[in-house]
This record gives sequence, C-alpha cells and structure tokens, in this order.
Amino acid sequence: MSKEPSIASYIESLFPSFEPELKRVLIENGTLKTFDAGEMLMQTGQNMRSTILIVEGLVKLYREGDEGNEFFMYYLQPGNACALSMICATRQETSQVMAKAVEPTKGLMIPISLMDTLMKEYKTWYYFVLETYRNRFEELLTVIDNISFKSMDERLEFYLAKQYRDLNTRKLQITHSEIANDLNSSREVISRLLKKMEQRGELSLHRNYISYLK
Amino acid sequence: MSKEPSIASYIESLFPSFEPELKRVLIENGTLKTFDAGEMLMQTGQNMRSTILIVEGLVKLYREGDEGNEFFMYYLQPGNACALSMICATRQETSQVMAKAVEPTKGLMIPISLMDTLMKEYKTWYYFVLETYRNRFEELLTVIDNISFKSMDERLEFYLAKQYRDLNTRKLQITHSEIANDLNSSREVISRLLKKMEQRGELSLHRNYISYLK
DNA sequence: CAATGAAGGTGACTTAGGTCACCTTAAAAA
DNA sequence: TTTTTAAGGTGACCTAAGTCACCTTCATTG
Repeated sequence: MSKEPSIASYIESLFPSFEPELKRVLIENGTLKTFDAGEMLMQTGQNMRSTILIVEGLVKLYREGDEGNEFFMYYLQPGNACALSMICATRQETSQVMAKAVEPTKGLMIPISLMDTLMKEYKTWYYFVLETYRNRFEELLTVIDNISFKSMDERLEFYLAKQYRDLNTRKLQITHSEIANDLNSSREVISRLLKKMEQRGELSLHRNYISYLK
Repeated sequence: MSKEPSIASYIESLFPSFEPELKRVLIENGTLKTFDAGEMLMQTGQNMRSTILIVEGLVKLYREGDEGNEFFMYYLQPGNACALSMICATRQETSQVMAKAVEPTKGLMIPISLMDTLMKEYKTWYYFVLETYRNRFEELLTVIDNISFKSMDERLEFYLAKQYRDLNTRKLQITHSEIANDLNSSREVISRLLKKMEQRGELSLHRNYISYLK
C-alpha cells in the first residue's frame, strides 16, 4: 500500500506561516477528503459544514446562470482556502457558487465549529482568512472589469494568459467549446478569435490543445 | 449652535449587536469625519489608514475603467462598513475601487492599528466583519450575474428596483445619462429602454426624475 | 477496417446595443 | 425677457457577437 502524505506534512509545506499551536489544532481536528476529477466540492444551495483547505489538485469556481450556463471565476490551488466555504460555514448559510475538482483533489476539512476559536486564538489564522477574502474579492473585481469594460477578444487573451499562469504550462489542454463555456460565449466566436490570434503569432492551434506563445 | 449626535448614540442605534465593551472601545478610539456630497472617501490607489463605519448619509461604490468610465457596484448606508477599507486597512494596501459620498455623509473612522485587537477580543466585531464581507461578496456575485447573463433591459429593471429599494423612494431623482454611466451603457440606449418600460406601464418619465411604479 | 462521435472550420444571417447627428423642451442664468 | 445649458427624443447607421446550417478532420471503438 502506497503511503500518502500526512496532514502534518501538508500543513508544514503549504501553510508554513501558521503558528505551531494552530498547526497542532488543525492536525488534530482536520480530516482529509478526496475528490475525483469532475466531482463537486460545493453546489448552489448546499449547506456548508466545514471549511476547506486545498492540499492537492485543482478546483474550479464558477457561477451558474439560470439556463445552466456556467461562468468561470477562478481556480483554487494547494495552499488556498475556499473563501466561500469560510463565510458560509461561519454563517451556516448556503452558497450560490459551484466548486468543481478539475483534477483529483484533496482537501483538509475543518469543522465549522472550530472557526470561532481559531479566529480568536490564532492571529496567523485570522490573517490567513482576511488574506483569502481580499484575494478573492480582488479576483471578482477583475472579473467585473473584464466583462464590463472589455470586448471578447481582450477577454479571451486575458483568459488564456490566466490559464497559462495558473496551470503553469504553455500547452493548454482545453477545447474551444470549454473556453466558450467559461466566458459565456459560443464556440464559433471563440474559434474565430483564436484563429486571429494565431495569425498574429500569439499562439498555435492544435486538436485538443493550444500552444500559448506569449 | 445645533447639537449633533454623539459617537455613543450613533453606535447605540446603528450597531446595537456590538457587545458593551466593544462599544466602549469604539467610542474611545473612533473619530467622526464629515464628507460633502460628491467627496471621495476612497480612491483608486489610495492607502487606507482607517476602517470606516458609515453613520449618516449614503456612499456609492464603483469600479473605474481605463477610460474613466464608471461602473456602479453598490451603496453603503448607515450601519454598513466599507469592506474594502477593512481589508486594505488590515493589509495596508491600496484599493482599486472608488467610494463617493452621494449625500452629505458621516463616517466613524477606526484606526487600523485597532483592527487586530478588535478581531481577537470581540466576537461581535469579528462576526460583523465576516458579515460585511459576505454581503459585499454576494453583491459582487449578483453584479457578475447581471452583466454576464442578462441583457440591458433586464439589467435596467434590476437597477431601478435596486435604486427604489436602497433609496427607499418611488421618485428616483436620476438622469438618463447617470443611469447609462452606472451601467456602462449610453444615454440613447437607456432612454429608449426606459420609454419601452413606460409604455408597459412600469414607470412614468419626467424631466430629472422617474416615478417607479412596480 | 468501417463507423461513430467529438473537435473544429466557415459562410450567411440576425440582433442588441453602441454611435452620430440633430432636434425639442424645460429650467436657470443673465 | 432673452439666452444659455442640460435633459431628453429620434432616425440612420454600424459593429461585435450570437445563431444556424453544414462541412471536414481526427481519434476511438466495436
């Protein structure tokens, strides 16, 4: 049987800034949960019972429209926490956002009952929570900027640049219709814009992947 | 000389849920600041030195695009705190959002140096902060929903309904070009859509104001 | 190997919404 | 009272982007 990393080692490597006492509490009270690729960590209307710290994999956060259309917001990576699970957990409320594992993902689940104590007792935790909020808030603001002030081609460029940054690869394994979905556009439009970008030498198109060159 | 309400009375009436000790600390350390209509409370790139609790007036939060175009996000009213001033204050960072007083406004300024203690010592403060984040986060999500999934006429309806709710009057004192600005559209488009709504009996148009009938 | 399905390409068409030019009307200033 | 200015109305036009229909090209699977 292959040995998987312990909670302690995850915390040590991903959350080094946490004070020792806080680490101890998280190790004692957290449980690891595995999600398959494609599995939902959080669904519109679902009630949260824990806060999630991502320790492995990749999670995609998106908003769902009335007709089932999706709208990509941002990714969560190891070392990130789900801001929404924190807020909702604290207030015991439901969320209006979907979180889906895009790779096999592991999350450290922290029971909501612990939130009060953590906030009060551990300064590094409280900073971590505020930091998380701030970052996600800023991401949402960027999203708003893009959809309200930018045209589709600019949004597409931004999207690809973000994929390149977040996934850390020039070979973007994504189809045109997935992009269209994420941007709430349509495949044909995306294909046409991508071709223009290719002509400008910004990328090269292949079946099932895009080589991002900028 | 007319007597203005004391900090204590503001806190008592607007933040009744705060624990007595917290109220005392805020009264001792907060200072009232007055802003004229039109004055900025916060500007893109400005460094925050205090967190602001609104105690009188009305504040409009908006995002600014590259070409100076504005984009309305939400209002702050007495009893609200500026979520952004809290985050930025804590992290000593700059904000990318504009906050402008639309009416003469008074804010209770809480020095950032106090934030740590408040968070740690007073549960009601920490709840208040989380609540503030959550609400603003939700507002941003609604904004995203609107601009990405809805067409202009739906957005206009939503906008007017929100004005009616937030400002608590059926007589909306606003010009067509102001609306166009807030929605990042153009006056002609808004005028045409408003006329259609009038024909449907949802409102009646006048010079400088709109009677909202729904 | 043939067949099926997913990915992608392309032309023709539609439409919401932005832009331009110019007009009228009401209110405030002079 | 006249003048000026801001608010609003309107037709003509343009364009980005969504939609439809149909095609080609791979890759997988029976």
